[in-house]
Amino acid sequence: MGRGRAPCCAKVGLNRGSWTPQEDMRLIAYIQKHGHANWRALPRQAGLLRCGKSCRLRWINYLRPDLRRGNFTAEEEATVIKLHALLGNKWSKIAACLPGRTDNEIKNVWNTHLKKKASEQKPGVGGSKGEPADGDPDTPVPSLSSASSTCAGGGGGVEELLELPDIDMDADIWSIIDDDVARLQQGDATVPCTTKASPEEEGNEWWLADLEKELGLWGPTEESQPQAGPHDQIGYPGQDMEMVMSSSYPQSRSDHEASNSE
DNA sequence: AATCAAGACAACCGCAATACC
DNA sequence: TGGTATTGCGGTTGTCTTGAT
Repeated sequence: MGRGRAPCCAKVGLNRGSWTPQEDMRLIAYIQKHGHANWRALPRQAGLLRCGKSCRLRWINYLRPDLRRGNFTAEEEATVIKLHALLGNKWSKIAACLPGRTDNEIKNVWNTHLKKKASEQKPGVGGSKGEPADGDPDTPVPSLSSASSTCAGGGGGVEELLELPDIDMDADIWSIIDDDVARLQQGDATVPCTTKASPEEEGNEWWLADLEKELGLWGPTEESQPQAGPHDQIGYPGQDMEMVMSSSYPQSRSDHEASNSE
């Protein structure tokens, strides 16, 4: 158990820090088309200068189309507080009970304001680090009495959320990726996401070029993009994609929150 | 108008668990 | 059966935004 941890992010030559719209675009397009059977091989096959771990995190937490963005509703907050009292810092289990919310998001929300709110409501309970207040009579969890099994058990829960919904991507993107895969299969008989990645990395050059040209983001690498920050507005080909991307790149925090408030 | 502090969010790190060979 | 590769999870940190002074 737990042996042979992959070097992953320690690799040199990989991008780190915030994701650019181009990177997001590439990741979304690739996953929508080919899935994510192998996170480790995915970035190479998608032409991303990221480690698989980073790609997975980005997809799970921000790019998944079925994510809910915006402020937590009062009901969601109450659920988080209740579940945290029951489960402690089991963010993934709590997230399994909140469709469209991620463990990272819940964790952030908890650490920023729900912890305070919970401690205000129950001075003796909230705020304890990972200490579930199980058995606390003041913490009834009526519909979640067996949260871990009710919400995530039976093969449901998060797994259902991870199913890829249909997102209308611009056909050009698919053609680019299809073409890419075809070339890969011809070249080294490597099928993306289903086999071990081939060591040939130079094949990404034209892939990157094609996609970036197609997206109007032409540049040899992301480094050549002059600080294409998260707030840059880029024309995304599909409306649904635009929705996904805009949700990932709010123009400002207040705009983001205002646009999602209910 | 400029500066500072606090809050909020996104991303990274490292460990653990599981799957595969 | 043991070792390795990969994925998942939780904690932590870095950066940006906003509000106060």
